[in-house]
Amino acid sequence: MRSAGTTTDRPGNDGPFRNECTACDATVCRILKRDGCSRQRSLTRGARLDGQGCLKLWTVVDGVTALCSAMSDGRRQIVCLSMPGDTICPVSGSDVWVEALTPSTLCGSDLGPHDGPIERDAALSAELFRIAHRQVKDVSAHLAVLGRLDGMERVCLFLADMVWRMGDKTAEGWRVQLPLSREDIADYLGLNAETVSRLFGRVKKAGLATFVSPTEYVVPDIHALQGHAPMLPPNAPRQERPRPAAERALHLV
Amino acid sequence: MRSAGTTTDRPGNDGPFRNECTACDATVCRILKRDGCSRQRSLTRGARLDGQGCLKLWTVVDGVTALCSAMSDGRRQIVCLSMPGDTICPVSGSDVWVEALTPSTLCGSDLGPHDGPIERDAALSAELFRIAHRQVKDVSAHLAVLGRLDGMERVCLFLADMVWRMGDKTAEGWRVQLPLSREDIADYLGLNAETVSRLFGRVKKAGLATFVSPTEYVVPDIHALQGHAPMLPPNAPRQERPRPAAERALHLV
DNA sequence: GCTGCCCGTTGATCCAAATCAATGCTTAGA
DNA sequence: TCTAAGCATTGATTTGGATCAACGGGCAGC
Repeated sequence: MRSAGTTTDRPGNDGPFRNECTACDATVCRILKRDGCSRQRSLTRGARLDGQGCLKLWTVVDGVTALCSAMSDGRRQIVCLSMPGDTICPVSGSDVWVEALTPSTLCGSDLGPHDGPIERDAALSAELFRIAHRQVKDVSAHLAVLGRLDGMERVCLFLADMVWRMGDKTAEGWRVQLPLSREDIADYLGLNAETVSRLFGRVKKAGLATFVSPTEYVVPDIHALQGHAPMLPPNAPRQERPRPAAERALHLV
Repeated sequence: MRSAGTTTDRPGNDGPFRNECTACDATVCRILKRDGCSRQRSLTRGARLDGQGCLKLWTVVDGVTALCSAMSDGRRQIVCLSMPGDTICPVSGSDVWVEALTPSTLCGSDLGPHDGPIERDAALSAELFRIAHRQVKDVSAHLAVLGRLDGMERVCLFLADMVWRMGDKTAEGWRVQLPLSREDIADYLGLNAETVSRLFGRVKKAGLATFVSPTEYVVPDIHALQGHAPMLPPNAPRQERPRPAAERALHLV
């Protein structure tokens, strides 16, 4: 198992909720900063933030993090991946934590007591609802992947989704630098590391992607890759169909 | 495939949001009723409510419903099960719907436009956040089940969880009337119907439960059943550990 | 430079669950 | 009453992914 990593507050932080985060411009952070209750954290690879204490939301400023869950016998499952700009709504409990997959910086937001900002401030709680609702959507989609797709479908969907999230357009196609190890990918996709490696081999052999290195690949035809899964990658741009104005305004879709 | 079922508004309902639901006392419903925007629906087994239109929340008044998701080739995955009192926060889209697994009654809540109640009313949006956050928790736990547990573990966890949700205490143990077919259970657990049937046979042979009929079983020792899975059933009563008052007040755990 | 560790890959084998198929039970309807 | 449809069970067989094992490359630390 990988070594544990470290977590450090930014210099000058002498206690919780004292120093405000300046790098993050997430809506929830902007709202909370009016009350001075956001702070920044740096994590080395493998470091964890558990759900205990009062901090309940984390916004990724830099790096890639995972919301993880563990069984009593040590099996790990990655619930979702979060990238800069994403706000994570973790569930507290000793078997759930936020883990840095690369060196990361996060901005922690304290929701405060029940009769505090969350209940008084409609803009804040509306934003919290949007964040949680978005996460329901993402986790539900991933649940369907784990419940119903086979290995090849999972891997193709994953590689395509990473293209939409972090791909760079080049002359040969979309280029992606994978921020996860094979074991991380396996824990995300409900497979094991050897199987992921073998499936990447099949993807390569099928001409769906070329691997510049174990962690960098190029996708010549994103639609061919997507075509190997029976659903669209969650982060693929949807072709907008007309829908009610109320729905659009709520950002619920 | 099972026949489709029907959906009917209650007598006297001549349009959306006209007749108020009187049977439901969910918090979100009580809040919304101040604006007169809740209504009741009856569904026969198999009937669906899709995520289109303005209705965004459903509270189960009676029956058992499932939040379902489908692949382009017809594979189905049940994301979560909802029972009376549960409020579902579905994601709109043609590949996601709410389906009645038994004849059901639901109370639909319209969140209204962005500048409507949701943004003005802090109590409403705080309640919406609580509902969505609860659902993140439930779906995340189920995701870990699909990603990391084998068939026997999934089935034991499921049977134990049903005990906590709908079991009746009797002299011989906990008695449960299953509201789902083998196929429904399979679609919930990421298995197929034959495998579920075989695993129920193993549960029976191991003395963990006795089957009065295909849909009714008795669990003599709930802890023995739970012991076959590496995590607690999501609905098992947790032994409360002391935690910060703010956290307790927020109902986030 | 050497050594050891971590990581990724590949091979051999095993096993759990899917698939294909047949049968019986229950219930609804002609 | 007879028939047909849906559901659950059970058996035979296949297969996808896990497991166990070996090997090689890159890199940090001595």
